[in-house]
Amino acid sequence: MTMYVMERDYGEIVAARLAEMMNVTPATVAMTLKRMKRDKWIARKGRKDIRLTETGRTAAHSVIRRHMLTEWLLVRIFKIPLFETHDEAHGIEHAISPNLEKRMREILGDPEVCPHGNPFPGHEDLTESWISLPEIPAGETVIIRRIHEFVENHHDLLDYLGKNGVEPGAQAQLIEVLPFNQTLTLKIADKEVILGFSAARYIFAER
Amino acid sequence: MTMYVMERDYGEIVAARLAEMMNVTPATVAMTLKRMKRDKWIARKGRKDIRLTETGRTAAHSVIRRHMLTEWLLVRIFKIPLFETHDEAHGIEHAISPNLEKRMREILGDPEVCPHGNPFPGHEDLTESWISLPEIPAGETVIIRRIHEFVENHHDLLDYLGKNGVEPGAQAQLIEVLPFNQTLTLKIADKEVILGFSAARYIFAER
DNA sequence: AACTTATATTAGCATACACTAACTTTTATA
DNA sequence: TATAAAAGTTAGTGTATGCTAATATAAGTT
Repeated sequence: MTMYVMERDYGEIVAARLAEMMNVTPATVAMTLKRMKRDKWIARKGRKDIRLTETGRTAAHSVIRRHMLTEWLLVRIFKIPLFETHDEAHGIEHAISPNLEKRMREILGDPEVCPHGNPFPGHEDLTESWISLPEIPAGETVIIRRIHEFVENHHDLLDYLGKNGVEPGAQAQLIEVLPFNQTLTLKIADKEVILGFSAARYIFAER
Repeated sequence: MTMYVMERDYGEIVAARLAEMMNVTPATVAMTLKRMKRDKWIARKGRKDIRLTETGRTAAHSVIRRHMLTEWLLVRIFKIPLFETHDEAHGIEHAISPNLEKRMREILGDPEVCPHGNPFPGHEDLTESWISLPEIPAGETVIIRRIHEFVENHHDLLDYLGKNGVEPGAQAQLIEVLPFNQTLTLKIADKEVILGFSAARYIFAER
């Protein structure tokens, strides 16, 4: 799953990044990649150029769909706070059968983005027009649309975003953008929030 | 979980039974029990007398509650057929946080028995008056109340029960009870079903 | 009591998945 | 280009789970 997102939005898969994101050592990643290659989930030419095989990509899509459907389940049925759903869904997604996935899609209304606004595999086009916050000129009023997968692992940040109302659907005004300081200021529901670029880069809005 | 049910309804825990029910070899069970003892989930005097510790029992209760809540989720929200829920719930139950469990209980109405009629830990009294089918005299009309955990692993049997409407809530008339043949005949919704005692023993009804 | 069957354990092996430590190979930069 | 930094690999360990095969211990039956 991490590999899929990485390939989608990064263009390439870098083992060292995987290690960081998954909180394991590079050695562990190396061994795991070896197994994955053996089992034909990935292919690679040299030591770089890791690519998902068709099989691997299909499997990744499947896991991601289940993850996102589970997030919707948690948000819609169980009213779990948006920024807790990622972690809660993490374990559940692997235990969902194809049959159950189908039922979930039916009951949850066949969504095309997850509750954080990330696209279901095959619906990437929906999110293309959304712009990452640092690229938006100061003064504009926008609607937050997406909190990228890359930040879903950063618990502190998610907390901060949650407490300050930075979530899909929120209307936000860009008060200030300070590239030299790598920060920007948003106003959401009359409250001002300061975001560093490193985080803001992964938050997208619609103008 | 299997150990909990076994202790509850069998009185003792026999490693060989565990091995059968969980489809692993006795050797695997022995090693696992050794680890569980080391980690204080169970205690045992000699090679027999396996008992759950308080810690172990608490953990078992927790897993069982999550399993049953998940079954209700599948039945109520996703309309998964009753006899498929056990398997589907199997993996999911282990990925549910205490917090989510609480929400599930709230949303699903704090049930006291699972969809198959087995009691939540602490509510065993509810099921005490229900009688296993072979003990009911021929001629009586009863309401099916419970399909015991012990049969939830037997896929063929569950299928058979499902196809013939043998499920909690169904009204059934005992047409015939043949102890010498170890079979009995039920009439449910004008259809007759023959059950062997080995299965019927684990189906309970209210007179 | 002797024999058989059921139960339980040990030993030896394999795989997945983690880690640390010690390299090697790239890549980037002074 | 030489050196430093980043990325990747290998080797050696350890634990959880599985397995088979051999053995030991109980329990039941003749």
